[in-house]
Amino acid sequence: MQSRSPASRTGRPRSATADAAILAATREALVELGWSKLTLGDVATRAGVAKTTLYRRWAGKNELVVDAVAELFDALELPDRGSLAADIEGVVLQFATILALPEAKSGLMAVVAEATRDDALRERIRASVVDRQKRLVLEGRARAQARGELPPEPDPASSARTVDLIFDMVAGAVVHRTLVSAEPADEEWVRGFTRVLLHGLGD
Amino acid sequence: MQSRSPASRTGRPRSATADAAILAATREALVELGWSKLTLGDVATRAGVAKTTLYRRWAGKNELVVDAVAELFDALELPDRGSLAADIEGVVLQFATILALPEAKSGLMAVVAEATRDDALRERIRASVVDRQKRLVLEGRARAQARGELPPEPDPASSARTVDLIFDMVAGAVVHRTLVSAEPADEEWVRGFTRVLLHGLGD
DNA sequence: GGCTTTCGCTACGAGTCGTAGCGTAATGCC
DNA sequence: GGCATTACGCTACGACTCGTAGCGAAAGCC
Repeated sequence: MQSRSPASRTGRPRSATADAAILAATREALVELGWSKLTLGDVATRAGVAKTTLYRRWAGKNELVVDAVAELFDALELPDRGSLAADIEGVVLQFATILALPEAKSGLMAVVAEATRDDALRERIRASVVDRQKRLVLEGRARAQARGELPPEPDPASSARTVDLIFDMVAGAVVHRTLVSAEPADEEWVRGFTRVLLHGLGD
Repeated sequence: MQSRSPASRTGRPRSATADAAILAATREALVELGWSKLTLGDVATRAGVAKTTLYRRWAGKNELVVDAVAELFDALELPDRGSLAADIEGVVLQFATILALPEAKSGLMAVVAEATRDDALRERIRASVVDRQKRLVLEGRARAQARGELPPEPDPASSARTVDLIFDMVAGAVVHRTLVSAEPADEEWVRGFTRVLLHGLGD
């Protein structure tokens, strides 16, 4: 969330209810209006708060939408399904389900686009959205190595590179499938994707 | 480009010079201002044309930026490097080079985000940007099958699915690497990506 | 020359932005 | 309980952008 300086202990505290109402209203507006037609004044009205309250907490539309969308990814987890392939399929399906939500589709790509010219915004996205997924890649690999499905990584540097590569491939493919190709990343697609990811095109 | 009705053969023709100037000015403004701060009035001034001329040819910012960015992908081709791996590396590097341009980064993701709520816009992107890349996937696979590096596809339906899958994986990974991870998709990264794509994680 | 369409220019109402100012409400500290 | 401090709701504001309308002039085809 927004960083409130912990030194301030005096004065009226910020309403946590208002926070939740604003983020919910933002997602609602994303569904109904989309990114470009979403206005902060409208969000304030939907949330039942004053527009000035919004500007006290968020620097602008970008930061607000990142926080609103980030909450959607809280549900991500990696259930142990017994094999690397099954684990991958499970988590990719979860990711695809979240990304299929209209509020995620409209908002996420727009803030990513804005982040190309705003380092602070990109860092905010990384911290609140991306890292939560990258953790799943690390967990899944550790499990697979414990099962003997993947060889252990000797070199820590090359290990980090591999995680980044896998992450770009998984997240990138699902995002591209959902947003650009505009086709559902359903079970059939996820099975095919996992097969190529694990065994390559040559089979 | 924009569809001018071919029946209209009379009257003053539209200036092709103005078209080129507008698209160039759009890319210039994308570099300097980014998507959100780009205004059509500013583009018109840069291009040396009246704002009304812009609105006569494009419905709005979305369509204009799609056309401006699409021209960047005209340079894509698939040189024959002798092996499937080398072909993939070559074309992925080309794609990454284009996507690293600031005007492509700022503009492309923004219009993709807008396209989640605008079918016509998504179709415009598909026609002018995506299909040009998908053609390369088809060519590359045909070459690899001729060389015996890939098995021939018996079922046309499953063949089309595979092309779509490969395309989502390639384009998605490069886009995610460049825009979200904000790391360069350089030769080293492309080599690692190609290896996983061809042989899988289990090696 | 006449017809048609585009061009540059100006002007306009509508809408959004982000901020300032004010009085009030809610908390911690003494 | 009183005080300082901060958040809140509300209103109003100038600045900006949007997309369109109307005009006279320009450039092509018959």
